[in-house]
Amino acid sequence: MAFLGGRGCFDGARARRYPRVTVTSPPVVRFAPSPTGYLHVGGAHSALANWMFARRHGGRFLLRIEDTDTERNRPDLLDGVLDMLRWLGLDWDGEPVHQSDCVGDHRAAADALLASGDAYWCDCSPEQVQARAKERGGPPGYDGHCRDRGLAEGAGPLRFRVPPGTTAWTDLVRGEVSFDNATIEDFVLLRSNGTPMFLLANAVDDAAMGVTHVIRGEDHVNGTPKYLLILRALGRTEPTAFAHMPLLVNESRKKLSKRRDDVSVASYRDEGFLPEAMVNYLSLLGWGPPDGVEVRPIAEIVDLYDLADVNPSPAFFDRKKLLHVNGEWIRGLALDDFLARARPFLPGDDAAAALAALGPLVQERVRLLSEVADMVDFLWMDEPPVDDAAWDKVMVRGKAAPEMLDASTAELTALEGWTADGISAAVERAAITAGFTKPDGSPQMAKAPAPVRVATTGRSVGPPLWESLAALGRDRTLARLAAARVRLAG
RNA sequence: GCCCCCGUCGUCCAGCGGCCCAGGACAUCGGCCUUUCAAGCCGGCAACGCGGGUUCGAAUCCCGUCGGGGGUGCCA
Repeated sequence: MAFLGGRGCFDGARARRYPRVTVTSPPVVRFAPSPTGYLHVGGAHSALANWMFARRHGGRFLLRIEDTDTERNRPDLLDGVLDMLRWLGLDWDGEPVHQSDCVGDHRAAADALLASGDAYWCDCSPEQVQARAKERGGPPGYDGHCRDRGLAEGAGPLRFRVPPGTTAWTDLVRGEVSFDNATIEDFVLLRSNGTPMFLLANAVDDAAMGVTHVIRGEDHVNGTPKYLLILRALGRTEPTAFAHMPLLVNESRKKLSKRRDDVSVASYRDEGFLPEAMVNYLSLLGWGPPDGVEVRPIAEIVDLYDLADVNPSPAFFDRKKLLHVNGEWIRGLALDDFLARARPFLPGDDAAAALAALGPLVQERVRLLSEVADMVDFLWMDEPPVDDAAWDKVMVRGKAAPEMLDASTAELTALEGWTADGISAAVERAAITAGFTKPDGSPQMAKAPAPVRVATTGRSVGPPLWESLAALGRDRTLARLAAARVRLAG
């Protein structure tokens, strides 16, 4: 059978949780997305596992586009997926294989199975199958009705004749998994219209592509015995290794769903998550580095990551921790790199210049690139928005706001030069004038600058004030202090 | 219903028979630092689902039980 190729190369060795994964010849793995237009974080998780495995063992990471039954083979939808893989840095080897180009192989495999007696034609409609199951009272599913009827190709589907016995494999992350074949119904290989079903196409394509290790989500465990049965019936003798990764779940421990969860990798990118952080965090779901150092380059993780160490239980996709990891990565960026990456999240050159003026001070205060704009908007906007809560708290209910604004205006007007240090000293003097003093007469700087900050930036939090005002300039600083004073009086 | 998988702090991991009255990280709480906010540092709270075994000794092995999830399409 020409379409069956590839070589097996899984060897168990060294007791660990399960045999540590060793590879004796270059492995071939694949990620098989459907062209849905977006990459799901769960998909990214298993794509990453495949990619890391290939890179770690010097193998090949292939892509196969499962586009057989999808509405249309729309290139734009595929691009959405490929773009995200590129963004994450998961580069694949060779050109992606389109499953739709392989239907000939699928048919050939079906023919072979029919010829060997491992498949047979059926003429039961789904309704009939269902009706009989209901009547039987037992489990739903096909009952083998047409097994021995010797039907010729007709209006019905081609079914696989599941043999008696058990089907088992040693899963790289789960250990021994076995199924009693009696619990597996005679599943459909070819639809009534002659098109191949996922299971057949999947198994045949993997064999044709020489896939040695199938690494995918746990939701595929149940399909594995069928996959194995098909390949065995087709005479493939090379063993395929399997690794079923833990599912990514939401707060209610349910598989992440497009409907109710944020699952699109693109949406995380658009929020300002760094691809390095994304991939770093994803690697931490189901696995942990032996030395406990969680935030680190993916290259290091590739060297440390072993499928035998993957925890098989479902993992909660924790946005809070992702944010933390992202913050670490942002702070670790070189300044120029940080500015460049933040640029797309800023509205224009003025904003970019504003960010550049306070670069490092902003960099260590954001966890998302999308947060930078709000931190420097007071620098490039003529009239930055005033946070009502901040105004109310500091200006209205806070103490001595008018006095502080007046004193600051006087000190800053008289200030020689316009530097952060000078501004700092000026505001300290203003604090004393305005009555913000500690028992020992020193200025109470924890509170005093608040009115100045709200007046000039519109917010109660932000980058350090002295540097902010230095960047703002004397004229604009004084103008805003005056405007705030007017608003306060009014 | 049937099949399969899973079960250590709220969460993600460590733990592979004694080093564990369980360790790290995130979150959370408190403190320090401090011009706000972050960052950083210090400290606190917090878990082996339950029941039986095996063993001198079990979070670690076995059985059961309970709980959770996944799969049960002529979708992929």
